[in-house]
Amino acid sequence: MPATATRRSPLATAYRTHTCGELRDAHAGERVKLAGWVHAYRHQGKGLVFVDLRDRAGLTQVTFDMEDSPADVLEAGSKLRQEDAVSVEGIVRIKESPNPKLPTGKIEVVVESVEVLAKTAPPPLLPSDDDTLPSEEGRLTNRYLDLRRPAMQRILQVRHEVGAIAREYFHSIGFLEVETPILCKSTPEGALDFLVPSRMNPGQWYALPQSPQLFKQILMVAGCDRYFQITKCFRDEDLRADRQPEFTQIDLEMSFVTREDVMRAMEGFARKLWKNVLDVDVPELRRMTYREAMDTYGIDRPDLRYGLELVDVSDIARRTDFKVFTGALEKPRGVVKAIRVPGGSHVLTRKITDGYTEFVKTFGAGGVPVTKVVEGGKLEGGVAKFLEPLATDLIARMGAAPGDTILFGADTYSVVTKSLGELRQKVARDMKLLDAPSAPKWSFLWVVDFPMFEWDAETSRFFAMHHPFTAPSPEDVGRFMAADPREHDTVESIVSAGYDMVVNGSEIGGGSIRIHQQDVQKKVFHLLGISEEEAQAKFSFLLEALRFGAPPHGGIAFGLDRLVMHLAGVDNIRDVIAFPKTQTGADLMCDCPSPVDKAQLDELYIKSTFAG
RNA sequence: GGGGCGGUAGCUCAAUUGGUUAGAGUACCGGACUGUCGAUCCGGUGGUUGCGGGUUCGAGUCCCGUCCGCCUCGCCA
Repeated sequence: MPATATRRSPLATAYRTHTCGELRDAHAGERVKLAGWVHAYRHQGKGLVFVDLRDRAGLTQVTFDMEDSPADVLEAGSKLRQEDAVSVEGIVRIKESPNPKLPTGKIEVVVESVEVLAKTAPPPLLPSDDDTLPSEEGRLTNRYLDLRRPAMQRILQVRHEVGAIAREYFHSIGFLEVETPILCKSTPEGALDFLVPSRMNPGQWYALPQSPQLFKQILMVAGCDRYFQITKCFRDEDLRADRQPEFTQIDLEMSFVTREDVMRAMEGFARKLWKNVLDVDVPELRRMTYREAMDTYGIDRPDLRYGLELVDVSDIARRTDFKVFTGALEKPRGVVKAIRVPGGSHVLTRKITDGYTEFVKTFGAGGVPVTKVVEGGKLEGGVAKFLEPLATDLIARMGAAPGDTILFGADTYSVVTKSLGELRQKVARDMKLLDAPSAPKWSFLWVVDFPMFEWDAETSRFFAMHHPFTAPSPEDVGRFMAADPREHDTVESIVSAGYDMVVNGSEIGGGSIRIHQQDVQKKVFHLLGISEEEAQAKFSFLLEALRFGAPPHGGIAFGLDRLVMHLAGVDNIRDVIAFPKTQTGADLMCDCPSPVDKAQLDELYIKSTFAG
């Protein structure tokens, strides 16, 4: 082995001395071996062939030429095609004309020997072609080629780093990584379970965990003190761009803590993540109550990178003869709210605002009344004629200036909140508010003081907004213990000790302080209409555990997939998962789910009732 | 369960009002080229227009059904 001027690569193997991303001009003159895939090749005649060799780490140009490469090597080099796997050995040389686009662009490797490790079949997807990305279907079917793309390799790298940072950080502040079962008892969380039949217990079933919630609480009772795990969770619900049936949580729980302790630990984690991955400094997180978030942003996970706040104008609207407004205000919990879009009249054409009416219809609203603010404190266009006598008050309330557009929502509180909350985000995109150079890149906040219970009129009962083990906020414990389930408004006003971390309008983590006292837990079940028997049948093991000196405890779970989406700057959850499912829950590469032999079902005592 | 968009060469796309032999780029194959780096130039192979049915003299195009993918409402504490 010749002496080398530079440090041996940690990725060196029998097939390579370095990766394709690490050679620099300092390596000039060294004998090296590289292994990877042919990313691109350029023939310059019979005597000169350039090949860009790619591995996980990057690209390096390797050169076959008739003066420096043996004839048979040059011949072999000229036959290389995209995605062949090869290993080459040669001398690092400074390029005559450097390529500033590549970190390795100052050098090339002059090939003295080449080994074709594996010729490729015709690839259905070319990792070197980033401009014409194949369909989602093609990418998922040929995932091994899709993942070869440098963009995907980078995301895998980010995801790995998030996991590594999590382990390092939580270890450093005393967390124990503990594994919890994948074969579980079906628990009372809101989503549908994936079920697994038990061969040894005919007719009985395991469920895959929707989260390790109960186990981590039991670990606290068990004296674990601080538990942490990166773990898969399973929910059999319809998918979205940010939802998969199996997803990964960074899950943790802490003993002898208040809300503040958990939130401080988690902020530290977020800060470290953003610093280490993106070199972004995360400031101290502001807090917002659930009520404020819903009132002002129409959503429990507001994106604070732009304004467009919802403003209650019910009192002004009441003084109009506009039936849309007055009619809405006659409804129970009727309200009229407005969004001021600065400079909107230049961008939001009639066509666009007509589209808003269609848009809000999907959320149950009737439409979006619109007006524009013009010079002289006047309104023009849309519903202006109904508002003219009130223009001054409205403009003052909205802080509006000429050129602004005002969008209205008039209906019940929940419809206005939902529809304007969604519309606010759409308007921000249409106005390109996030593309402005002055726009903040990151918006972090905690949303706190969630209601513990929500009344569901259809089933005439309360639902736990978080889960039934969430403790009431310390300030509300008294009111909670005294609450009468028949007094809906009182029950709905009780605030929990829960907290959600929100980044750029996406919930990336949520948790709560849990109930550790039996009488409090019983009261929750009572309010939820869960009988003693039902509670015992569903989670007696947790209730049993809580009898034996349970410490005050609380925790949080971060959605790893969504974290990586933000850190990698992608808008689709499939891109941050190596082997994701389609919207119908299929894995196109494995071709599953798929039928199984009848014998396999017999062994499990299962008979399908599916007629198809 | 509902709404929307899409499926044409290995890949990405085009194809006028329903009308000639369904085209282009790229990949691949062959040729030219000694400094390229999105190489260039010349030539070539490559098609069950997702699938099934219908209307029509004639269907990639229109109609019905169906499958698949994506976005979304409901759903997902």
